[in-house]
Amino acid sequence: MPRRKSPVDQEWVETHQCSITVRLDVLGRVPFFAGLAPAKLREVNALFHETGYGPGDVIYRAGDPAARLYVVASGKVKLVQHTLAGQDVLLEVLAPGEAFGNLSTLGDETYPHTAIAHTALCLLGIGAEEFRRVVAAHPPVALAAVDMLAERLIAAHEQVQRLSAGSAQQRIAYTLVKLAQKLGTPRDVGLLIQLPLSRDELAQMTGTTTETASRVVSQFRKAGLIRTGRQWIAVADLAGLEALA
Amino acid sequence: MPRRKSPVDQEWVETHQCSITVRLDVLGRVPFFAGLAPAKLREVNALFHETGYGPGDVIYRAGDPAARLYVVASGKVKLVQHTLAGQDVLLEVLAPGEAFGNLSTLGDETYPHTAIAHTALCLLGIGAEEFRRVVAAHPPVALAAVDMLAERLIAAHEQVQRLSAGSAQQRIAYTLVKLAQKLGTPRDVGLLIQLPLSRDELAQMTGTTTETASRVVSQFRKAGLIRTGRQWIAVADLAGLEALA
DNA sequence: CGCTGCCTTGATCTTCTTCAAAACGTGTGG
DNA sequence: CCACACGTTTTGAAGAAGATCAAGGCAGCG
Repeated sequence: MPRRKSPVDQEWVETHQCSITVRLDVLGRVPFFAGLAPAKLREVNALFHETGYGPGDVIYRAGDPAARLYVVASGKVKLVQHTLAGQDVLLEVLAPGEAFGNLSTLGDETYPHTAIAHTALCLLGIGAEEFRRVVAAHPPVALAAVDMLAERLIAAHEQVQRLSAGSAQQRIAYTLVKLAQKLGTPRDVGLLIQLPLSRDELAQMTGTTTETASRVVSQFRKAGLIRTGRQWIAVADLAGLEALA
Repeated sequence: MPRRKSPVDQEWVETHQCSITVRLDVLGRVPFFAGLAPAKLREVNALFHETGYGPGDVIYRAGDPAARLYVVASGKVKLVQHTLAGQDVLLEVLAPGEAFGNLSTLGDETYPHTAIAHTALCLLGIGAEEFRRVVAAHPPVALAAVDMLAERLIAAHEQVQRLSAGSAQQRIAYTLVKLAQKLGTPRDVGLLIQLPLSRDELAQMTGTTTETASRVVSQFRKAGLIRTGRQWIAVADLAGLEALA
């Protein structure tokens, strides 16, 4: 029996397969299809195919032809952009119900970033062409897609602002707050961020180096704002962190 | 008669009003409505109202209720985000045919950024509610909106990557290349960026200070990559700049 | 028990910001 | 047409924030 110390839950330890009931449940929760009648939903569901991935698996690479749209059924996905200098920038972490891949309805494009399974994972995929037909046939789906993209654009602009104008400390505090709000679950140690999160990845999210991330995290820990361990962080004082960000 | 030295064209010097012919012409060129039949286009056109602005005028402020969607008919708009520390971050510069404001189809939200007339300007506006109806009635419009947002999101992610991983020099070179490609017109001095562009604004676009922007611009000028003056920059060696970015 | 990554901490160095002041270009009013 | 006044641009020097280089410590896992 493997001894696990990390408080972060391990998702889908044994199986990466999604049962059919999970599929309908997930699709129903996706903002895209929330407004659809059950019959329509079952129809749309038939167009999706499911795929399992292990932690670290590459779903697609930047530059690959953008053939599909994906919806996260379970697990977490990270979208990464590689620089010529070899360092990685972590753009987004996606939780179940969120979509990524080719949302554009035009053809012949390539993915602008790389998608990697952050945890064990189950994805629902649909071809870009089929998705285009779904959107054309169901106007509410298009509206939902617009809303989702508009929200992501606002978040990206927020990130641009933080990177332009904030200190490393502020960016890390802000990122931890956002992660805790999105993925946090209450534990005795505080709001535990349900994600294997190394100092290196935190650095990639905030535009700094591993060393700086480590220093700032240590500082926050000493100030009692967070609890930390190997690959995990829990937020003990959310208001305190927000004040710094 | 005021003598003008800047090589940048002055748009709409006298009138900020758009004639009705210009309106149809502009709406027809907007990706949103490009696929619409002329009759439908005239119908949609009737829902828009036009407004003129002078340079520096505020179109809306961050936090205002997000009531409208705007399309640039003539002139340039800049989207700005203010920080608590008082500095501004310039998120995007929009040219004729581009849309901004509330693209979301949900109600009761607020603008996440401030929109300012960068030059004299003519805008076409439509209420969020009316726009929602247009989108619901014309699926191609929704598809176009998705495409536009997807493209802007990719650009924003690119910006995040540059801010996270690049030097000030690289970011400024990249920004100048992008501006030249988007707004450049061939002149004897090279590709002139059709935009009153101060060092300060360039700094706000690239996440640095006025002084650093000035130093880098001077360096590029001495290297023969660009020509500069007060409030304007022309790119003389696009390939050279791209190599730096 | 020891190996492999991850995390931490220190010292040094580079980049960029900050503060300050001078030079310049542009449009204005004489 | 010229000189003045304003905002922009430039340049210098000092300082801070963070990157880089280097080494040691610790936890998890076989």
